[in-house]
Order: sequence, then structure tokens, then C-alpha cells
Amino acid sequence: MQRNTRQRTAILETLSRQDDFRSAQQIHEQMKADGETVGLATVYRNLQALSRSGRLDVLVAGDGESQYRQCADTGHHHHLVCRECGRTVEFLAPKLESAMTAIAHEHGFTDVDHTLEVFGLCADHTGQSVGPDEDLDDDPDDEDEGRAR
Amino acid sequence: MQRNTRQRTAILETLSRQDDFRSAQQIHEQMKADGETVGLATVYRNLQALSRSGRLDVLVAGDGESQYRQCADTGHHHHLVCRECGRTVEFLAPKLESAMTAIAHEHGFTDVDHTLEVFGLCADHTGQSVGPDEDLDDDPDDEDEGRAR
DNA sequence: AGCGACATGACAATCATTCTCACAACGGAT
DNA sequence: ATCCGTTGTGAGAATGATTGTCATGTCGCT
Repeated sequence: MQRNTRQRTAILETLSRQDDFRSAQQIHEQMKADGETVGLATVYRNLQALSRSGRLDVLVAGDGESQYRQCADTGHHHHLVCRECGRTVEFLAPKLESAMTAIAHEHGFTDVDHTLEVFGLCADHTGQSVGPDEDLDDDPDDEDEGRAR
Repeated sequence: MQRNTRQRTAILETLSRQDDFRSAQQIHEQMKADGETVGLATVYRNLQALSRSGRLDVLVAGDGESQYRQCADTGHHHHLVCRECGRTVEFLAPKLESAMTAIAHEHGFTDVDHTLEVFGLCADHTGQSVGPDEDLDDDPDDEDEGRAR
């Protein structure tokens, strides 16, 4: 059974004050800066346990570093993350879900699961981007359930 | 400036004989087993260079290990990977692409990019056999349970 | 053949994450 | 409130993939 320890409480508290995806190391540093005395291994252990129980979302960054975030939606959802500031927006896309599942079934795959994360530059960081600003917006088959934080 | 070296040739040759995603370490071992003498660092450097130039696809496994594969489609596409045997099917989903881009734009995000990979059990590992190759079965039931990780 | 830039290899260095294990603290029972 | 078995913690070592270093090799060109 899961016990309630000072450390676990502190970790959850720290996470609840975070809005972006943060690595275990960053969370640990943040806590240390806040005066909390928690071992790094403990942070790792708890983040893992929390994500396993679905209370936390994990994102594997390109360099292999895992990042954690406490999401508003505890169910299945995806993220739109700003490459610059890490600002995150959760969204649901039921049509995408079923479309992917359908494709998988067409190929004989079962017990389907998937990873889908979208990266981009949020409004605050759409400065002078590179190149002639690609705009690949075509078929706005709008029906998203975007839910801003 | 890209020179043709024995090592690079051997790496490409090894990759062309591979159909599944393999880690740099696995590829290195495979080559050693085949009698090739190539340094591990060289394998890493070349795999990176090749993926950067788009000749190779990279998949970041859940544990952070990068896996490489030479894909038939050199353009943008996604993968359907068997969790058991690694069997991989490439697929395109233009509708998903535009839908995701649309969602991102609705939230003010630009320069959008995304990662989308589907995992499941291929016909050979689901316990029951499915049609030969094509099987347009549409079972609306989906027991997918988000397995955060 | 000669040359200079790029590539390679062996190994050290990084870095995130996990393991180890002695010790501390939770919490249900007493 | 106290006991006590179980679970959690902390410090540091260990692991393992990936990257950096740098002396040496060799490719492509003249």
C-alpha cells in the first residue's frame, strides 16, 4: 500500500504548482530551491509510481529524458507543447484515436496503443521563425476538443 | 563532403537487411557478428548523420533508447510497430496530419511538428490469426487502455 | 604520389536513471 | 500512546546509452 510520506506530499505539491513538463532533475532542483530536502532517487521513484498509477503524464523528450506533468485531464489525452517555453495545452482528438485504431486493425494489429505529441511555437514565441513561415493548414476538419489550461 | 568509407557502406548494408527498428548497440553487435570491424562510436555517428539527412527513421523507445530503421518511404510517415516482434508497417495519414496542425493553429502554435507512433500486436502475436495480408475488418470495439509510460 | 579535410577507433567522460542497503518513518494493531 | 512489520528514504555506487577527445587513418582530388 501507498503510504503518505512528507516527501511524497512535497513532490505532489511541487508538481501542482508546475504547469509545464519538467524532468525529474528539474523537479528535484526546484524542490531543493524551495527548501525541501528530498533525495533524487526518491523523486525518481515517486514520479515513476505516480505516472504508473496514472496521476502524472510522461513525455519522453528527444534526448531520452523523461518529463513529467500533472495534467488536468486524468484520462487519455495528448499534448501540444511549445518548443521554446514548454507551455503545454492538453487536447482530445477522438477522431484521430479511432482513425489510428482503424489503420492498425486493417493491418491485423490488436491491443493497440499509441504516442502522439505535437510540438510547435506558442503565440508568445512565434517570433522571426526560420524560413518563409511554412503554413501547411489545409483541411480544417475542425472538431477538436482543445482545452486550454 | 560526405565521404564513402568502408564503415559507412557496411552500416548501410546492414541496415538494408534489417526490417525492424534496431538500436545502435544492436546494429553494432550485428555487424560484429557479421565479421565487420566498426567502432561503436562510428556506428552512432553514422546513424545520427543518416537520420539527420532523412535516410533513416528514428524511434525513441520508452526507455529512452533510440532505434533506427531504413524506411521505404523517405517522406513523412508514421509507424505501426509490433510490441512483440518489432515488425513494422509504415503508413500515411494525411487527415491526421492536417487535423493535428489545425488543432495546433487554433491554439496559436506555429512551426508545428509532431511525433506519432502506433504500437500493438501484429497478427502473428495476437493469439488469433487474421486474414493473409489485407483485412478490412472494422471492429469498433477498442479496449485500449492508456498505458502511460 | 601528395595533401588536407573529414572519418575512425579506443577509451574516457557525461548524464539520466536505477540499484543497494542501512536506517527512518507510516499506520494498523495493541 | 506504543509496538512492530512493512514500506519509503537517502547517499552513493552502479549501469548503460550516448557523446567527447584526439591521435591516426584514409577518401577524393590534383
